[in-house]
Amino acid sequence: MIDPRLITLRVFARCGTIGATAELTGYSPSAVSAQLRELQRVLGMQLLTKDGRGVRLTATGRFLVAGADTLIADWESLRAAAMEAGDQVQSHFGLGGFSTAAAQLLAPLAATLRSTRPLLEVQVLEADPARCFDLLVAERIDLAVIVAMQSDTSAEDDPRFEQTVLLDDPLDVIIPADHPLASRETATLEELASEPWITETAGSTYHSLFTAAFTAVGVTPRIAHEAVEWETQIAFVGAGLGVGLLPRLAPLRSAENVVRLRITGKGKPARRIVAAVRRGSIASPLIQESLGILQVSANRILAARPEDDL
Amino acid sequence: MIDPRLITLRVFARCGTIGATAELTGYSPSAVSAQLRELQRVLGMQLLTKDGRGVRLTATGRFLVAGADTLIADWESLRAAAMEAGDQVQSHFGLGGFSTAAAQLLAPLAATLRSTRPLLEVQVLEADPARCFDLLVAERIDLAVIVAMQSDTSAEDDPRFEQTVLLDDPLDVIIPADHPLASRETATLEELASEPWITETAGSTYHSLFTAAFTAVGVTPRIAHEAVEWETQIAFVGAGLGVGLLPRLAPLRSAENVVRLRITGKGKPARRIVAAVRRGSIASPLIQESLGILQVSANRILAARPEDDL
DNA sequence: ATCGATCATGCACCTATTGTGCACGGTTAT
DNA sequence: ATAACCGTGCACAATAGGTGCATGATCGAT
Repeated sequence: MIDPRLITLRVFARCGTIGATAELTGYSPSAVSAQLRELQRVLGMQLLTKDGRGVRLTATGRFLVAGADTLIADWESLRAAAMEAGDQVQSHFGLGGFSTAAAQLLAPLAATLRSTRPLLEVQVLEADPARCFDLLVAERIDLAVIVAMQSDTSAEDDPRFEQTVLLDDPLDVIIPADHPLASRETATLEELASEPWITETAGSTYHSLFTAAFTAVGVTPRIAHEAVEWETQIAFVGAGLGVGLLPRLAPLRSAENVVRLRITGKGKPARRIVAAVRRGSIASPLIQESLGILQVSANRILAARPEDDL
Repeated sequence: MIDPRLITLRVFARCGTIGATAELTGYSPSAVSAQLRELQRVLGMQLLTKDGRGVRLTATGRFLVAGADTLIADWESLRAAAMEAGDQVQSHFGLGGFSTAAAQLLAPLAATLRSTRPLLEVQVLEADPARCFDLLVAERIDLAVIVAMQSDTSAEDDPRFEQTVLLDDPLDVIIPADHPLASRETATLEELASEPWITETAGSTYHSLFTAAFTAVGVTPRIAHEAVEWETQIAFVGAGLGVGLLPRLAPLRSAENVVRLRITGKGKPARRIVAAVRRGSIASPLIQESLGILQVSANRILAARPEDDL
């Protein structure tokens, strides 16, 4: 309902370049360029300035984008309230999430929605958390399941989003099957402090989780290897190169010569899995129903855990 | 920036029929119909229901329209603030007003704007007050100069508009040149109570002003004739058919065998001339400048009056 | 009861907005 | 210097969105 060109401007404000905006919105770069030019024409404002080989928002542009946050939230809110008031159905619903969330939470959600609302066209997009926020802003998706950095509260009160916690997913340690501790069921981080660690590549979402876990207990682990995919990480561990952290929700095929131990002790690292929606849209019946379904899935996962591990 | 189809829906909410909406917005009836159908499809809501040979808003529709008021006001406000912050220029500016206002207030305004902002395309539309509000809602005009019913406060705090008083235009009495009081300069309503009166046709904006003036002093005049145009009314008076009320701003050609007397005494009827804009837009520099110019014109008019008459 | 008036809507057609793909010019990093 | 990158302009294509007229449905008046 808000002019799509304003949405485009908003996306541009997030990623800074026309090309990235195009990629994110699904337009071509020329289209984005033309849209922004047209937007400036109809508003009679100069929103962009040349800046080196790129373009940059003017003060007016930044002002407009800042104000657009509340405007869009108001619209979402109105739309949600109207949907609720009128018991209406919407036709398209976009979901986003990272791999394990997509598998364990979004898939059942999509399946349930597909059966309860047959004429709703559900679309799931796998994307990492940061990109999920971008996709929400770009209105490509309506709900995202992401992992929140427990340490990083910057995104928590972003005026553009509303977030609800689904569950805390504890991190397990995975060690080679021939490791001395392999017969145990639990271990503490201190016990493992001297092991060579295999982490996600620095800068990734999970790397900061890793460091946060160890700073919490006051030890500094030795990082031996870095992997990008969990599969790779697991393979490294299986090959005896070291140990690693793996979220409980991440599947571990038994054939992989690796065992998984729960972590006990005072430093119990976990990743917080939250659902995020555009601010204002949370009252929408479809969102509400989806959050309910997600919560059910989350509770089922929690119920299946050992008691000492919640 | 708000989807034009939502604007159209809003206009429809005001006038109730597709045809009237079309006339007001400048679209064809089919276009309005198609727009509203498309709007319902995109939102996944049913907004209209068949009602006899026409259509009517559903509860959802009314809800949406009600919420749209604040949404649109927010946008206007944001736009205005951005314009102000960035010292930007807009390209089009629509003005509306009724005949005497158009002549005495809007014409100088348009002329001034045309010289101070050469590349601003100013458009003036003559329309009666009620229609001016419709045109504001339909976004055909951005500023209207209208007469407010002093009695009728319903429109004053409409969430869709913001109004500022420009001046009070006193009503004079016009009498035939051969009338006993014709040599006087002033008269009271009581003195004229027994005269045959010539008014605007019942239901018009000015008719209610007429009745309000006399109920204020507690007499009930005899209405002898009704006219639609002031010219007609003046002609009637000139022909000796009775007396009438004429706003000070309405011109009176001397050749017309009619004299104009100021009204004194406790019941001094006047029409209040106000400028109205869409809520939120009042901070816009262009609106601000326009209001300033209008106020100057209004003050000049006030300054030219006898002192006892302000 | 009939007829005409009024209203909304569907259809054929047309326009113009808005998208894509590609080439180009300017700017920065190697 | 050269290569990589970024944004923009242009020719062209798709499509959203417009008009005008015919149609069907409903209501009021004769």
